[in-house]
Amino acid sequence: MPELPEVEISRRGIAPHVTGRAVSRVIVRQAKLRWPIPPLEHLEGQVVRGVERRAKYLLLQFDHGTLILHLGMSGSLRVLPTASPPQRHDHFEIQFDDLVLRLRDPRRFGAVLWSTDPPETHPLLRDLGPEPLSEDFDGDYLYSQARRRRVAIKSLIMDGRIVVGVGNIYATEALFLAGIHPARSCARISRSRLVRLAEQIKAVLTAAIAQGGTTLRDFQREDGRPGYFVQSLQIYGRAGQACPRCGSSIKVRQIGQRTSAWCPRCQH
DNA sequence: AAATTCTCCTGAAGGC
DNA sequence: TGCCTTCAGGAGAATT
Repeated sequence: MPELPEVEISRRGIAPHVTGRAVSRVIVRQAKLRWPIPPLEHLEGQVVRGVERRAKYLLLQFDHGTLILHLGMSGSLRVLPTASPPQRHDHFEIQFDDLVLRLRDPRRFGAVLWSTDPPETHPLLRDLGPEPLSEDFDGDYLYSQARRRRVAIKSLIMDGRIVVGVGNIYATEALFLAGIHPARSCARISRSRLVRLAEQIKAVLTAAIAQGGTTLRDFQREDGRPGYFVQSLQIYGRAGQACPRCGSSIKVRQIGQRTSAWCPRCQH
């Protein structure tokens, strides 16, 4: 579930608690995430200089390198008192003098990596497209990318090389808001409609961040609260229900191996 | 059933 | 015809 809004909510939640603080201890309970968690004893005594985000990666900056975190499909970060007992699937934590930053990830698709090089040169981040909420991403850019590809528009906007952070939930919602069928070939959509799509991607991500993200099941904010944007979802997860705009029955099928819902009357 | 995305594989298509 | 590169799509990886 963590898409860009959930990762940004996590970043904003943990940054004030850990920035400027020195690590007292790092504990790895289960190193087998997507890739093995590397040895991190060298972090002890080091000060967190900042918490940044690139795509769905969280970047904890230290003087001698960057800790790269990814929440995968089911990960969440919490800030807790040091004495809090770990629970099932709490795989990794960074202890500070009076609190702990703890990663829980039942499905273990997340990642904890260390990079001494600038994070933007890391193989995982090197080939990523622009941030969707930046000025580098707009309708003209989307049009320039769409005209030279032959995939469904939904697959295009979920491709991190084109634009980062747009996962299944927000891609589904943005396409509904823009009135575009998710399976439409991306090269056969007008510039003006792609301008509208870029606008709606920005709008839905911004609204979701304002609501604390979307909690379907696993996602928690740093203090344990859920995100509330699930109440604002109009199409995602509503197959068979009435379209909120026209009342037609919402359809669903797989597009690019991902479940895709759309309104057959509002989206073309 | 499935929110993530890398890696590995196959096959098609384009450039020269 | 062949070689190389890019593009597209599928499977598998973990768990409740």
